[in-house]
Amino acid sequence: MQTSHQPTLDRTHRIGLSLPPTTAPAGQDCPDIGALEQQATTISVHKDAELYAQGDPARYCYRIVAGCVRTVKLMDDGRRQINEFLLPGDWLGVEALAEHDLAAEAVTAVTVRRYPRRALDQAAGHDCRVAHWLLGIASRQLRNARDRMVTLGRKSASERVAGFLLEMVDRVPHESAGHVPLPMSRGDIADHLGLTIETVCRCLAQFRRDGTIALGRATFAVRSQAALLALARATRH
Amino acid sequence: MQTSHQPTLDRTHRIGLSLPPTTAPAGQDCPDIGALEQQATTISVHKDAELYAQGDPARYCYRIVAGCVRTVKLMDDGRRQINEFLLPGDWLGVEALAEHDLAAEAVTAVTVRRYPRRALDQAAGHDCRVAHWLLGIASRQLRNARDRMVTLGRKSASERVAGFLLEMVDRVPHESAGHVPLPMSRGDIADHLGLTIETVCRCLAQFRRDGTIALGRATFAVRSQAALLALARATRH
DNA sequence: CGGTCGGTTGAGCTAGATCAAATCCAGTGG
DNA sequence: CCACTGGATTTGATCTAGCTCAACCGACCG
Repeated sequence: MQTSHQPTLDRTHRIGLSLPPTTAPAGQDCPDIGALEQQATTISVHKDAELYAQGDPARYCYRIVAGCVRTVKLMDDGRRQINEFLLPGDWLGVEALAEHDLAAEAVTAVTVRRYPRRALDQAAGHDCRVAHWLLGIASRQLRNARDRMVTLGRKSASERVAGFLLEMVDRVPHESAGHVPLPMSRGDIADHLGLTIETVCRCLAQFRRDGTIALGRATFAVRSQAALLALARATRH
Repeated sequence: MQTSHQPTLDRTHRIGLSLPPTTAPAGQDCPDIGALEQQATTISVHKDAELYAQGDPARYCYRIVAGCVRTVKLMDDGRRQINEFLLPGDWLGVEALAEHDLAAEAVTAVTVRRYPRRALDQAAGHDCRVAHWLLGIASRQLRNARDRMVTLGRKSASERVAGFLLEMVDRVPHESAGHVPLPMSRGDIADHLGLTIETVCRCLAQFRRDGTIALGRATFAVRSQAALLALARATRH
């Protein structure tokens, strides 16, 4: 991982949503967003730069405006687990305790809106709706984490990859012709799914040969939703 | 840190230990617990009985008083992932959305204190401290879940088992002579760690042969803390 | 005392890891 | 515009950690 760049502060105030529509299901807006916005800053981060490191004091939290962010845990010997990929509309670092227990890195060039956690805590302290909203974010993250634990603990490689593709279909706004962008590298996908790069490649290649998906370099398209759903066996109910 | 901690008998107020995060916020009770207690019921559950099922509407949440509870996700074909084991003092179901996304089952005979979630939601609605306390519980669960994802995605079988034993050492009050009870079956441990029963057995047997642990039928004792720590490689920082 | 149910141990088997070798672009410089 | 270069991706060949299948053991129980 390159430590090449510091996050570059960028004050350009983006007024309109010059963005693709946010399909991210991260939840409703913060009830008291108006007051918070005054203390927020818009920041641009280069590809592969770090928003924050494992163990950094959690002074800020972030909302992704554009681009893709990964949250990462490292073991001493370099083994890596990517907790999740965050997309426009998603919140990041809201649920942290005193320190961030994950690093956050830019998968692509990224624009985020940065909020002081102190302000958010204060808002939560006198407006229960804000506190409730925060709890909602944390609860959804927890639900996702639990689903991912089934994936990591009990699913086969092709189930993992198929499930991942379906998740991307739902989360990433499609390009024309049903093509879904896949901004992260094979290595990132592997470290997210608990596999190796080669296994991810082989699964994707297999799906392509079977006519289940079409595969571009950094995009894919679902050819047979049914086949993909069958590959990614769901948890009960 | 030695293995010869004095047995902590006050289970509901264990203070946070350095190693593994527990679900219960170490000593922090719900700020408004008094009012809630009036709406709570004490319930006994038989071994292997269900407190609630996957998909049940989340009408209640629980605090474990005695015994051990597992939270479980099932796949259609019967594969099982145990999310966590809950011990006295831990809260259960607090972070649920409308429905429980995990089943909860009694590992041993269990006594729980049951609270109506509606009452808790109301309390959270007019007392921000309660909302904040709930957020704390969810945040700690999230941190645990993330650590477990590294375990499931990237650790070897013996690392998983060694880490599990160390977690138990810190969470379960010791019996005399440093013996730690292991209330759950090998199958439960396997489904928690993403392994098979046989692999769990073999790892434990190996540790015993190496003199790292002593092994009873439903207990174990750490013989070499250092060896066990070395086996369970930690995540960085 | 026989039966059942966890747990343990042994003997292969295999999904996925590892090692190695193309191949494919994207970006660079001429 | 084109050749060149370096990293990412793909594919192939082999290896192995952990799974599966099967036998056995020992505690508990009616």
